[in-house]
Amino acid sequence: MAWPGMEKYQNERIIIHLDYDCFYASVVENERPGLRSLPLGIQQKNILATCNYVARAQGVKKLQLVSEAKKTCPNLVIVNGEDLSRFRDASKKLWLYVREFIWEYKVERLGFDEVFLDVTQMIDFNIANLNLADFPASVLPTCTLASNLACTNADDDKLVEEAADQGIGFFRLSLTDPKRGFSFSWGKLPGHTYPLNDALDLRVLPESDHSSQSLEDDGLDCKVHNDFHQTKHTKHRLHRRLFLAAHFADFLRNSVKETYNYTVSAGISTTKLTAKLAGSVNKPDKQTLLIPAATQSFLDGHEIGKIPGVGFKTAQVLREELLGVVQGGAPEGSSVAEVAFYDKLTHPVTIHDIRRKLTLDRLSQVLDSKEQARKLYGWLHGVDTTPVAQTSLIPTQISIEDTFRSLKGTKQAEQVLIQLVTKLITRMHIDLLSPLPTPTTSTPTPTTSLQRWLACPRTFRLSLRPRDMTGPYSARISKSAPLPRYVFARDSCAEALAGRLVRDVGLPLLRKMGKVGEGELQLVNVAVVNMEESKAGEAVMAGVDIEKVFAGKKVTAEGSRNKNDEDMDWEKEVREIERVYKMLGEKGVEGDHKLAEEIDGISNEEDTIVDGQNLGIVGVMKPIDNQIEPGIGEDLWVKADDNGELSDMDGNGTDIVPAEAPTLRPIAHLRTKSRLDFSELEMEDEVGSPSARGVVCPKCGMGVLLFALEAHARFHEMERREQEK
DNA sequence: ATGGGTCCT
DNA sequence: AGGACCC
Repeated sequence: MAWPGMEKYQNERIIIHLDYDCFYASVVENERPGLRSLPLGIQQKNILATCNYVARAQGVKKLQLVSEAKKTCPNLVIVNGEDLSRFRDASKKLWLYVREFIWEYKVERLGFDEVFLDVTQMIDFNIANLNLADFPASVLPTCTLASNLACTNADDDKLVEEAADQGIGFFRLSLTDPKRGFSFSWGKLPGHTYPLNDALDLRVLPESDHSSQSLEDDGLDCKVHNDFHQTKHTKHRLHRRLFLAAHFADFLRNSVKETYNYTVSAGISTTKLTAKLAGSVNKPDKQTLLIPAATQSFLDGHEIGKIPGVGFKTAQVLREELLGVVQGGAPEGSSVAEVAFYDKLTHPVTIHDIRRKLTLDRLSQVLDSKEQARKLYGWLHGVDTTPVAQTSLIPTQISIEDTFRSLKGTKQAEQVLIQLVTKLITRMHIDLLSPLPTPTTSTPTPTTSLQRWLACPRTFRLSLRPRDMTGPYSARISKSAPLPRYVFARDSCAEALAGRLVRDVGLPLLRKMGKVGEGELQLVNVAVVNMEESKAGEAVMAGVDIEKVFAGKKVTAEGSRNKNDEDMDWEKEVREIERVYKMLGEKGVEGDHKLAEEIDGISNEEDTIVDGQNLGIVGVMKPIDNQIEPGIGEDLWVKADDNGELSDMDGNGTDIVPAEAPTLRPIAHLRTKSRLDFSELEMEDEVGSPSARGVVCPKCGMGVLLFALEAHARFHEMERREQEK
């Protein structure tokens, strides 16, 4: 073997790839089973993101223009799928379900509809534990392939052979509980194989196609598949393991189908690469086991860009390296992307072509890094050591975006930002808060129990795509800023927090992007990134009761003291902010006015308003140079004591809170009223400093920030209707 | 294209 | 901050 440990990766891992069939369509069908028998398309803007198989049978394609799809299939049922919430929820539900079966949670999510499973340990445990006593009396295997896979003549295969003769096997799902598992038939290999079962005789499988070049010193050995099968023993052992894996995949697919009503396609092989490619051979609701000896010829038939990891750019570079710069049929003046598209159609290049004609050295020259070349060279030969990563319960980013024909002007952008950020905050609650304790009859849950933040994103990011930017992928411009802490106030409404975040961070970032920010926009994306996992997050990951962590019980062995302390500080901080918010909220607008009066030197009721309950409490500040009292229309920061009494920060009315620390304090936000009267306030330029834009409602005299005008109007409308009754 | 995601540089 | 990749 060419490198230490390669044999292990090549020969010992067993990987299953699952792919939920036309996932978005299936989610909608499960919500509305009546749609199952109808042609169904999921629309995002002008295109169909996907469609069900009924629609495909009528000629509808994925990513087709809606207008075209309607032409080919006039009775197509179309459901809008621009909001991904339901798909994300379903995806997470299925992932968590599958995850529980897999030892060490070796389950990696790819997008919403795919998972990789490393089932090596589960398979090897079951191979080692096949026990004659577990099996009932005999049914002889009837399937040639299965008996080939299952039975061998190798010395230590006696147990397996005998077990196989019994016909029924039991696959254990638990290391400790021998009763947990499922039965399977030794006589039948579930699903499909590549190559086809009928054509398959493992004893006379052709040798892999060797390339003529020397591979001895490459660090790789393309003969690995053959070398591996040199001995009958190892060959049959691998086949038996894959055979078991096929049964396990079948079990998982059936379980998902029975439990949640989703059909799943699966690939079974020894690497992520081959498992995934194998899975797409037979779809939907089917599975495919790639027979190891056929790996090279299987790969050889694929176009180069079909390798996961070889994207648009790399594929084009390789195509050009092989064929020279071609312009197969692309019209004059086509973009690079268009040329690539035509090249792909007119000059398909397969793995076989690349493998035969490009050496590792050549690849190294043409690709970005030696590492990339090495990886690709491995992939061409079926070598893929990429481990299955455990996907964390906590996402590394949360982002929301929307696209437009053309979006112009700061006003429009602000509206869009508020919409997007409102959704973003809602998603933070769904994805980053601990699940509510499940109420049980035995242990009644305390009403005081609060959801905890499992992770805290430190950064807010705004990304834009200007109208006439080109490029196949991103073509985005982005700017980031620290995410203020007040967005973690759990009982404030998302809309209120969104208004603040847009005002304090979103709009300043937009302005910071200069001309792009003010020009025509095609896409606006907001995201929170830089997740910092909390103690609670780790506990949840480890399956520990998080209340114990915070009760000070010892959970982890060592080295976690600092982290724990930081978490407690973080918890305290957020709770302080929430306490003040709630206090002011409970007292309502009237109370707010009264509270305002209590503050020395500010104003009377006429002059001062407080951002009250419906709008939440503003969590930003504006320091005023050497000014003791806030000016008209300015912000003042106050603190609350344990009784809910407000005072300015140092108790003598002279305190100016430093700009760096505002969100760390228990604060309320007051703003003098006079200048607000139907006139807009000026906006500040610096990120993080407030820019208030609001009007005073003529009905109730309350200060209303622009973003909340609509909601405020609805509030009065509701009041009016109540009175009419 | 759409509305998301990942990791690397 | 952007780029490449994935669905």
